[in-house]
Amino acid sequence: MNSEFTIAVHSLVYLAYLPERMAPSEAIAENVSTNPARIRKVMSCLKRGGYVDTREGAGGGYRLTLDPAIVNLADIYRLMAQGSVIPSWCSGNPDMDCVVGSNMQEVMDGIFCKAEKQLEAYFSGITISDVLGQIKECKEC
Amino acid sequence: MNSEFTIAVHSLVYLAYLPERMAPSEAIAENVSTNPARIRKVMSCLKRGGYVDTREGAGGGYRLTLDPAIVNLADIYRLMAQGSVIPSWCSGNPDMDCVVGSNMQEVMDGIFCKAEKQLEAYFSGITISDVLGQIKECKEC
DNA sequence: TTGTACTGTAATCATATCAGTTACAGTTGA
DNA sequence: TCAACTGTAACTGATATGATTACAGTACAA
Repeated sequence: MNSEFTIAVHSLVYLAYLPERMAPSEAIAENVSTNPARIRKVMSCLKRGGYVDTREGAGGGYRLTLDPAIVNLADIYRLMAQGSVIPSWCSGNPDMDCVVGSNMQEVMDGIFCKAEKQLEAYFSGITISDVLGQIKECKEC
Repeated sequence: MNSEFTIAVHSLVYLAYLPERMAPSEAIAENVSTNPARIRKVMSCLKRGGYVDTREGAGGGYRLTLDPAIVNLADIYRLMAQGSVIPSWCSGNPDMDCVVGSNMQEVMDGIFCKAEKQLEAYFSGITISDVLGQIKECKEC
């Protein structure tokens, strides 16, 4: 799995946690434990997806635009890490004589695509609010 | 996803397809479209898992030991690629003051572990025979 | 018993991907 | 107009991936 997915989720949860729902890349980077440039790259995607707004200039940063209760992890997964389940390497070769060697790519592709769908379905049941809720539960332990 | 998983599945399907259910690494490598050393490495794992036997010496190779109808992809996944869903990179830091930053690792870990379970559950519904069956269907198209 | 055909495994190399870092142009609000 | 931001690209080092080569060990067949 792509780590940018984790960063995106973490950033959104962090923004949802803040009273003003707004923070500059440096504050987010510190919370996520990475560098501001990486955060800005991830947030650019989230902005294109409509999940956050940006305000440049002093006192600016990234602001959550949507209700954390309606944004689910499948949305973020599709945006940041779609296809993570499917391996880049393909076995077999369609031009081969053997039935197995020539059709394996297609069959495995079908299997992995369904796996991907399953994963998305699972992620669609978890919202940013849910993640924040789980974090608050940790606090009490 | 680890490509060794794909190689393992392909190899088992190929063996199941052959009347003698046996082939040397070179024949498998050709069918999979990779080199024999890589096949031998994967087959070593499958041997340790009890899925294949080896016979060294002339006329030897790898032989399927189990009924392809009872070997499912979850077995192979656990053997070859367990943990593929979980990213190697972790966000946040448990020593942090912020509730979000300090607990994100644990929460995301829980989410990814469940995702992994889901994936295994999906794979457990597909056997080597099923894959071979799908390949034979391709033939007819 | 000897040679051949295999497995098992490690070493090496080239390439790709990943994450961190630095830099700088562009933008905006005080 | 200046300071604080974003957006993006270039560069670096680390790690992962897959191909290739090599060679010791093993078993079967002649």
